[in-house]
Amino acid sequence: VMILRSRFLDARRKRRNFSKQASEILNEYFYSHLSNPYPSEEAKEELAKKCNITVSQVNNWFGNKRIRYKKNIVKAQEEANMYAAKAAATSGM
Amino acid sequence: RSGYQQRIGAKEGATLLSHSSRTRTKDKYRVVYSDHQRLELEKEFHYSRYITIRRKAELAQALNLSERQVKIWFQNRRAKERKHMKKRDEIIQKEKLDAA
DNA sequence: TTGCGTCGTAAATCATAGTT
DNA sequence: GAACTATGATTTACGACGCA
Repeated sequence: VMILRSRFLDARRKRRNFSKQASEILNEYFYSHLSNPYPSEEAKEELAKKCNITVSQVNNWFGNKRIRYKKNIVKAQEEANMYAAKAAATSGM
Repeated sequence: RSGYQQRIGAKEGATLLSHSSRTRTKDKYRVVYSDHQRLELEKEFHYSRYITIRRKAELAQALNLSERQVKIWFQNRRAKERKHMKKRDEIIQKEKLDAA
């Protein structure tokens, strides 16, 4: 019944990437607040307005950005550690 | 109620990286519910947005979920509804472009 | 004190757009 | 155009705090 209703209405997931300009604004905010990349409700509303997207989309963007930024750092660090250990072992021989 | 005190003042990187100690006693960070579980929960929600103690126990039993999971599912479902409402009238207010 | 409510979020996952 | 990657949205599960 409503079984395919989710699959069909979930087509809200039709998305378009944000404009290059909007991404620029969001990234500028994110990287200039790296120590605490959690915009206040007011800041979110302002960003939404400037980017011409909804506040929910701003929330989604920051949520995704924070976790992906963190994942990249962790991944790069693990890779660095792996090669550092490998180099240490090699020079030790 | 904006921003968590615990994060304020954290050093760069530390903010994002420190929260790794999140408890999560579950084996998996989160499980994906089956279509059947979702459908039944959705049916119950359609009947009433707030589940009773009794129905919660019955549903949890029937769907093989804990009562906590059912409770949280309803909380999340209501949050989703509020989010959609907010988004809807945010878009309506955006039709203020009549000025332009 | 218990217990469920909301709010804001992390992390995983999903679905599709963009790239190679 | 199939495979792969990037990205926006949705789904579980909490921590923090509120209120009865």
